[in-house]
Amino acid sequence: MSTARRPARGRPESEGSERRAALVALAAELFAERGYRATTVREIAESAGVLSGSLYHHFDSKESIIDELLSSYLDELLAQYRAIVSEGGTSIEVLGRLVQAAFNSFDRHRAAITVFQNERQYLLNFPRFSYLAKTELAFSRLWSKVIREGIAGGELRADLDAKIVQRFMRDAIWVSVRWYRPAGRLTSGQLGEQYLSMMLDGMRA
Amino acid sequence: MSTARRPARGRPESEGSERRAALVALAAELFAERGYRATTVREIAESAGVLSGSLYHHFDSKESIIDELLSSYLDELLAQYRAIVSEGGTSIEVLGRLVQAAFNSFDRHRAAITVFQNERQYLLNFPRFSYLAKTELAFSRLWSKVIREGIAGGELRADLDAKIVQRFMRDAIWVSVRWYRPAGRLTSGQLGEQYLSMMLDGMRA
DNA sequence: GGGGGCACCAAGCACGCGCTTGGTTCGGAG
DNA sequence: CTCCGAACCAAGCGCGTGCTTGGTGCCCCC
Repeated sequence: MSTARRPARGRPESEGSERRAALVALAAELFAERGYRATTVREIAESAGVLSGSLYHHFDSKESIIDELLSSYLDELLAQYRAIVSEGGTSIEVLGRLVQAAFNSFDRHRAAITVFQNERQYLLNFPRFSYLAKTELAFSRLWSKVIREGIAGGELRADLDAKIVQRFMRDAIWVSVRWYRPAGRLTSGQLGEQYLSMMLDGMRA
Repeated sequence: MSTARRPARGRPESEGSERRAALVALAAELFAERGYRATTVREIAESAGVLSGSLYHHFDSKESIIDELLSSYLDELLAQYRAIVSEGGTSIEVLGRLVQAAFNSFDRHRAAITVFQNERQYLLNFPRFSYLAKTELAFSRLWSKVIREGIAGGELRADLDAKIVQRFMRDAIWVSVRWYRPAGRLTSGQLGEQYLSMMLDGMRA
């Protein structure tokens, strides 16, 4: 009894299967909403209409799910950043494009960004996730280089500390994913413009 | 055997006892480091040199510990904010004092702030912690009022959205607690100055 | 110098967790 | 028609968790 089945049984494809990607996306929403630790594999399975044991047909472990979520997102973003820098332009132009790229990623990757923000520190305890620190370092170096060039070239205020500026921008941008809603009053692009304007020109009249 | 005892057994005092406050502080460090969910009551007890059951002489539950940590901090900060607003001055002056008050709290309350940032969303699932949302609303209204007055009075740019500005400032300030270290290159006051300068006057030369 | 009560110990219970195991269903290739 | 393998089920194991219970050592006050 109760032999209700999923609509379609997919063809092979293995490894990078569609079903696998769909499961990662479902898990991402739950991780973002309740936190990684607070989300059980039973909940992930339930949201996919399956029993918990069935998840282990697709993934070794719960860790593998968040690993795939974070690493694929970070790889994509790093590639975008590198492309932007290699396009060239003034430091302020490059900085502007970096900011916009970050905000644009809000629409497609809101869950992944949220999970990264919230679970970063916890995951760094495990050797498996040490690559997170490496990727962060790459991000940080890329932004810092642009900022230092902007200061050296006279485009940015000379009395600013490049390291503080980089952290200031990084934090201000990424944390806004906590309250940004795609269906809200502002698109991610408009939000990026407002932020860029405040950061470059300040709030004073 | 093994009847090693703590140095001193305190006098009564109940409720707001010193021992209780010390335990909250120890737990706060662990919560900040590893996360609330990932910290076990056995770990809290161990860092205090007692067994886990002994904690229940001081607290009803693990929830009570984080509750006391957060509510006492938030109450104190809200009182400070209200005092600052009632002192008066131009909008920019008030805003500056608010920013500095926030950064000053980094030294004494780093753990509490970190825990609040990280566990806020999870805790809001429980009715017991609904007061967190109320306190946040009070903070948000207080800051927004100052910002709106600054815009209306011509001190701040007229083309800015007060709500976005308020979130921008809130996020940029609070998230910096993640990397701020009291023993670092900058005091919390110096950090506050840098941030205030960037937010008011921007980064452009 | 006896008693009250604070702070703690020692042991363990019930439960929910991540994960495992052996078996079942069913589309598609030969 | 057969058989393979992807996708899933049903059941449950072992472990770590928050918390409980009954009892003990020791300081302080009278």
